[in-house]
Amino acid sequence: MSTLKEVAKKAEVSVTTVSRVINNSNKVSADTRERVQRAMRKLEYKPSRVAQRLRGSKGRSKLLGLIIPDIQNQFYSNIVRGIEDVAYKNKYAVILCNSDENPNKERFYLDVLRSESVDGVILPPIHQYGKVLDECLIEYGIPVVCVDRKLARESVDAVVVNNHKGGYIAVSHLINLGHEQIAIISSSHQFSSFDDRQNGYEQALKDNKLEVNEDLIVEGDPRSSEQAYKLTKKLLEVSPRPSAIFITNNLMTLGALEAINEMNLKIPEDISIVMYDDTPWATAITSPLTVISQPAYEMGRRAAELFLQRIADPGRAAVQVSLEPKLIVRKSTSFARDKNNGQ
Amino acid sequence: MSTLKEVAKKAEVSVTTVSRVINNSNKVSADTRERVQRAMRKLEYKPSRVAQRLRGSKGRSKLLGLIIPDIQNQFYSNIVRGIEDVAYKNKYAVILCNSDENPNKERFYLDVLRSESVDGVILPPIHQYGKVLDECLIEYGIPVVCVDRKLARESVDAVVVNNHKGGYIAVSHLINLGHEQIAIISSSHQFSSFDDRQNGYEQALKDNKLEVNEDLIVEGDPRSSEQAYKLTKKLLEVSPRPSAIFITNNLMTLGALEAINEMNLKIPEDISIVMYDDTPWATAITSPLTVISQPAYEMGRRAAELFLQRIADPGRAAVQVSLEPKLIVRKSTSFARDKNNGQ
DNA sequence: GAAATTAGTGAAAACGTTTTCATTAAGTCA
DNA sequence: TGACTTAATGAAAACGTTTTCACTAATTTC
Repeated sequence: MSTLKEVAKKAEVSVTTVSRVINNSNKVSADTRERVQRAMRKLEYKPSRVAQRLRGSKGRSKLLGLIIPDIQNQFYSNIVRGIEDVAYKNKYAVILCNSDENPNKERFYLDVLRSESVDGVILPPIHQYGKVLDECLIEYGIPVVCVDRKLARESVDAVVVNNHKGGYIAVSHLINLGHEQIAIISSSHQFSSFDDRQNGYEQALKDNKLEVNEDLIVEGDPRSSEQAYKLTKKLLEVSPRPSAIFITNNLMTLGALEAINEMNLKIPEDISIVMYDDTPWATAITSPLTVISQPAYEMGRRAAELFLQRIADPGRAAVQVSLEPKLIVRKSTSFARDKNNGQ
Repeated sequence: MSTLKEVAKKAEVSVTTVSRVINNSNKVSADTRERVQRAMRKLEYKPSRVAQRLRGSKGRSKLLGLIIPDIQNQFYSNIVRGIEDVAYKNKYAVILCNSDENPNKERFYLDVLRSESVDGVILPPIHQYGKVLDECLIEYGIPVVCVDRKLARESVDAVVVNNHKGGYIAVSHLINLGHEQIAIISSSHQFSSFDDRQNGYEQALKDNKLEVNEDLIVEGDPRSSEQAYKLTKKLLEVSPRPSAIFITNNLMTLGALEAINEMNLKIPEDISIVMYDDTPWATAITSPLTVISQPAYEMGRRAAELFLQRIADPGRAAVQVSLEPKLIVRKSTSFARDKNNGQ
């Protein structure tokens, strides 16, 4: 692996000059530049990004840290892809980490990323009130962009979808179809996104003078379809049985579908379903799912762009981007049965 | 961010000594070690992985490169997850790159990864005969582990599933059900995996004295469900219409399903389907899919372990691990109609 | 009891860059 | 013409580690 020194020797200039042509500083004459470039080509020289990162100043190491809950979740892999595409266009490499919603893992990776001198970190923060981001990154001047979830304070860049609205339109759709017993499979309030979706759910009920029934609100680990399976079984035993379920992410929906199938309930005849997230398989199942579609790829793209802007202008004010979710009506939701016919 | 120097000062020892306790060299007395560790804790010292990588010797930088065709493909995200879990346990960070099956992108990322001084690279090589891996990595002594696909030569570690067998059992299953007009949606021969699956397909036909009909063999971009959609339409217009299709990956299957739905054909009554890959949604669709299941996560795990072994013993002979695919019969395959009743 | 080994430590070089500072030559100003 | 800027270049320091080498004191070996 050839080095700057070797190139300098071959081109008969100093390493400083070679460095200058690499970073195309203007302070170098046309013909020395030419000579140096020829030498670089001859030696197949590629600068060491490691050395560049060690010596170079903040924000130029072309390395981006990315911590997500689980790459196996289609929703997150879409976000990742959006980020990665922008990164590639700007010659950034991406370090990917899976947090599994585990704060210890998140902490570990935050430390690693700092230690790797990344130019910045994009992540859906696990705790909206936590201070781990400050301790590990912000105090050291490392830019952070939140994606999908945001922090309680607004001093950190974030791009999210309007989760409150997402929950609201999902449930409004069900209410418009005549449903009154609407259950929700939600998740911990520590996640801003689930918190917001659930608030949207409750708001829609209230706005339509429907009672918020605690029995119909369950919370599970968003990464566990098994747990969603159990929670769904529990929900379906509530009397009177809910006529619709709003499930707040795709993974939990898989578990819910399993439970519903197992109990031989028909979608949408016996029970209507709205899933949060659109997925490739949502249209391929028995009753194609009515979903709240989130622009996941777009969200990733925007987050990466926010990051680049932050690098370009570290002083700019934090911005909160909110994208719009969209209701896509398919076949998993239908009019509520007349209550008298209900079992 | 505190440095070695600061720790050394605080602990009143040389930087050398501090370095030694970090890398727990045994050559340091119990009480100086204690003193140094206390200083590190006080200063919240975290070594710079960048500096470590620059100075340190090969294979200790705890950084692993990973190039995959597309993280949005469930199959690959499973592999990635397997790799990442092993990496995490061993305190490795992972740089993730999407090649999009584009050799230029692959090349770019290989250069980046070398430039980042990764300890090694795991990837499904795009070309089984290419020499880009040699030029970018192997010549520089950077370990490579192939996953999912392998190189033509066996001098590089690889972990794959037995794709020939996968194709063979898929088609044998169809033949056993009485199918004779069996189509395949395959992909370019440059990919060892698709090549092998197709060979398995042809072998199964031959072993059962069935003719290999070129009209029933189509090849598409494995990343494009749209293309698979078109190819499927074409296949379904062949006369006599094939009674079964073997689709060699999950993404292409989505396109195929769309085409089949659009033509109002019933699975499995009108056409039987076997998909390569098991996916979370395979069981959730109208007729749960009969699939060839690949141990993707396991494959990732094994690849990462192979990598670690290579780091531990750079001299060991290359190994080729072959995992077994499994036929999972569900509802998308059934007995072929009597030919006389066929259209 | 002298020689050889070992344990414990530190100074300085090295890794491959970028940055700072200095220097020279050439051009500009008035 | 002399003072001043500008363009082009290089020497050396710096980044934060690990590694090599050297040194001292203590221990072991014969």
